[in-house]
Amino acid sequence: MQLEKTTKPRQKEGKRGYGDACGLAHALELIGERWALLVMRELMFGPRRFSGLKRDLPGISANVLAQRLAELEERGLVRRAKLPPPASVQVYEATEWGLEAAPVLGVLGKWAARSPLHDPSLPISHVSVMLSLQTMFEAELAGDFEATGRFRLGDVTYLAEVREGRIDVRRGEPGQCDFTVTAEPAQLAGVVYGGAPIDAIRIDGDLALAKRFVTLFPLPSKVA
Amino acid sequence: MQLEKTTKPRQKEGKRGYGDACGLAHALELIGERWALLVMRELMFGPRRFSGLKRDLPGISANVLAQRLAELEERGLVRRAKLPPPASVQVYEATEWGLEAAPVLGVLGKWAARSPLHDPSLPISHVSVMLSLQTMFEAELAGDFEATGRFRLGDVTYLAEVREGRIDVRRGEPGQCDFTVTAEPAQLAGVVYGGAPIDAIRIDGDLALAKRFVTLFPLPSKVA
DNA sequence: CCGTATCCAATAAGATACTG
DNA sequence: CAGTATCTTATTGGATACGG
Repeated sequence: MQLEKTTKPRQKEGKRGYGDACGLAHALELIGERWALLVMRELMFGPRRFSGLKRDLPGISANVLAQRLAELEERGLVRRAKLPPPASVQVYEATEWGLEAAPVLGVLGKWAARSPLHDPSLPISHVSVMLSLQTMFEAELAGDFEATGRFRLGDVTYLAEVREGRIDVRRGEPGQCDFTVTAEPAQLAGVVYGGAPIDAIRIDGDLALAKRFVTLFPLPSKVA
Repeated sequence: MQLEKTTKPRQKEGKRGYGDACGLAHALELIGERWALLVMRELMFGPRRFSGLKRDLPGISANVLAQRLAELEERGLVRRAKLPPPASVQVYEATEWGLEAAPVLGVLGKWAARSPLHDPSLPISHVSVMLSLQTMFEAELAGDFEATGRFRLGDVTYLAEVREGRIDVRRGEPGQCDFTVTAEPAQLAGVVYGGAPIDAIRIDGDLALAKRFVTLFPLPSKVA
């Protein structure tokens, strides 16, 4: 008799969902694919171009990035936009709801920080570092400390403002700031999280404030 | 000339990591594979057997479940244990660190609850429903309301205790309780989240407390 | 019954080349 | 630069079959 295995009926043709009403399962259908959350991470501080995303996501291939962006767009997490002239380039930006995924990134990252398998020597993007400042900031360590720092990481500038026990991190130039850090993302991470001496990064402005600033982001103890 | 494509050097042979020092990327390497977080979900209220996991994860195949459990075990999130005699069966349980992933599940689920694509008609496990109560509980709606409910979902019994603006959900029999709900997980979800009438589920004990109880878990508004 | 191991077909991911 | 096309490899799911 002939083999008919190729004609087997499949209950869910074409889709590979979890078939589970749990919100968690649905979340994984939205952003559970490989690279999806890292793409969202790169969009958290504002619109990005395709090539920038590709550069900062080490090892992603163009077709996978294009597919992820298309999926995230059709799910309502990402939107294509055109930057106003004279730039007029196409960019990808997170929608409102997409930006609401920020706590997800924070909780995941914070949880993983306790992992004994974590390798901090790998490359890291400027978005990752600045987002980690937002995530790992500890209000109790800050007390009533106040400072505004400017961070020149490669060709992107961020602004981090500590005030009233909160931190606000965003892209752009501050109107004024107490100090300016100029470094590669990995160097900054080394100083804040790796115990590297602060002169591993260039600091202009109020060095004392900067020294205090970098102590506000404690790493949790490793689990093993 | 001969094709030598199969001998291409691959920079990360055998592993498919993200090559990214970001904590988020590492989190995804730990629990980013398909099914991994859903397996963790099923372990959040205590040890489970292989067959129970397979039953409550709709559509997972035995080999994938076995592989996920093995990976989670070697990463320190899951541990094999043997239930004490007379049961003496092997179970899987979350480690301390694995249990610390609970907030991750909560944040993800809560975020996804705003999705317009969510289909609540799919099957749902008892763990999912009880975990969602923990997640979606709104302290402000509770005020100083106090109640202890027993939930018989299939062959598993849970206990949910609302007190001092907090909720505690766990497996087991309560010493005493105000009401007992007997239902399938989907029916309970329908009453709590779907606006189904409360008589869709069986309630013994204090009906008034139970009616109030099921109002403490508001769904966020859909995003589109 | 409790898993494990193995095979196979379908998909997703990765590498690379190429086009407007 | 911004993707698409194509091809290769890896992972997944489904169906058994197997050992305790």
